[in-house]
Amino acid sequence: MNDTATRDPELTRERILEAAHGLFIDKGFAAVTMREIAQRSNVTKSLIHHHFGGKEALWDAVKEQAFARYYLGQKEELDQAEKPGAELLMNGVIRYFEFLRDNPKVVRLFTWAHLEGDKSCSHLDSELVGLGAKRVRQAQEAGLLRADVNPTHVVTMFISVCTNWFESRDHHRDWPGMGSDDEFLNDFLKVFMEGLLPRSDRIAG
Amino acid sequence: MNDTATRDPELTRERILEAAHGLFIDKGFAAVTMREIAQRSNVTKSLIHHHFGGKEALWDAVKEQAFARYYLGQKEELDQAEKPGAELLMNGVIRYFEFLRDNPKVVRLFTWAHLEGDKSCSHLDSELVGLGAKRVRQAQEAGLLRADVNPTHVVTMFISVCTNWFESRDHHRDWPGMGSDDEFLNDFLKVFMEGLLPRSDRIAG
DNA sequence: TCCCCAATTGACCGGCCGGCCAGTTAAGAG
DNA sequence: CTCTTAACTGGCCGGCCGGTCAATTGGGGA
Repeated sequence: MNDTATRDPELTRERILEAAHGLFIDKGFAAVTMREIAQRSNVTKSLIHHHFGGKEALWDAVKEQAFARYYLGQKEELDQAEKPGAELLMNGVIRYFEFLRDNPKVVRLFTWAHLEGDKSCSHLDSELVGLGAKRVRQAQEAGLLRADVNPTHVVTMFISVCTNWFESRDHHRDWPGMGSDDEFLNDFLKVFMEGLLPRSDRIAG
Repeated sequence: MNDTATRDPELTRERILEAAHGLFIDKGFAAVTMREIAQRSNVTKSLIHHHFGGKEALWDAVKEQAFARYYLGQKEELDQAEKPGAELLMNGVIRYFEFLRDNPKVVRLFTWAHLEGDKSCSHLDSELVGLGAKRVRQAQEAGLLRADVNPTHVVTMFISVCTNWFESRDHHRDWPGMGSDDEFLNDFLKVFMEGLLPRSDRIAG
């Protein structure tokens, strides 16, 4: 079954995970069979059981790996400490939007996980959102953003818009008058950022 | 199998549709079995095939019915002609948010349909979004909303936020600092509506 | 009244599902 | 070199899947 002459359990696990990842994200957990995963990863069905234990355990492993990668990437993004403010928030939104645009699979993974009530990633997400909200709060305290809105809500808003844009992309692509990714992001930033400015800036601007 | 002594094919179809609706929305198409649907609707499996033809056809019937109801409800909402403006838009957002809050199933249905690439509802949605965008454009032309954003994008933004809020509700409910439905909606409206005001109003406000 | 046709039933089918197990093979430690 | 251990294989199993079909039932029109 293996192409390579030598045994490489690490590589085998990797190949299984990759095949399972692709199939689960395309068709959802229930619609994928172990036989498909075995065939795509050039491995025996029994070997998948040997390495991962079962279908559910494999799905958990796939999610765990994907969530971990997502978490590390976003954490790195957030840890680039700049002085908080409107510009930082805007750049954060842009980077998040572009991250989802370049990693469409992660959106589908989260969506599947939400639909089936998975909570295994909640604590990781909590931490990221907490970090983002902290930045917003700092900007509010510095008078750079309006202070009468909940920072967590602000983060949730932009995550929602970015996520839903790519989640429903195929669906609303042909809505009448719909623009490109960049055009939509631009319009969103116009509305969102100006809606977040503090009163004084709005009067001055 | 039937509780009632008399035969009533209309009621039977209805019961099957209702049972299938609930199960498909909870677990997704692939994870539901015809036997489950038969059991929940107190009907023989064969009878489902008799009335609907097969599992896929039943799923299509479920989606069609749900989409039609959604479309009719939203159309009615939109056809209540008021003079367009910021207040109309705000009320529209509030009503849409409350509609999703009171009909959480429809959110899941759309999400499942999107994930499996269903396009059967696109044209209905197109029409609704078109109507909403038209209202926004009228408000822009009347100088009541800023004119430098795409009306379709504006509609997409608030649909995205409302949809994603209920879609991921269980997931982000325990994010640190997250408020209630109403608190989130309030904050969103603050940011969204003020971000949409035309320049003159912002200076004046 | 009876008779036709749709509604409804239960038994049945081939096929595929996830999982298991006994056996084989190779790598690496002693 | 050998022996232990884990990687890996192929075949098999019970069970459930969606779907079919012949038979039965009951309601409404002629």
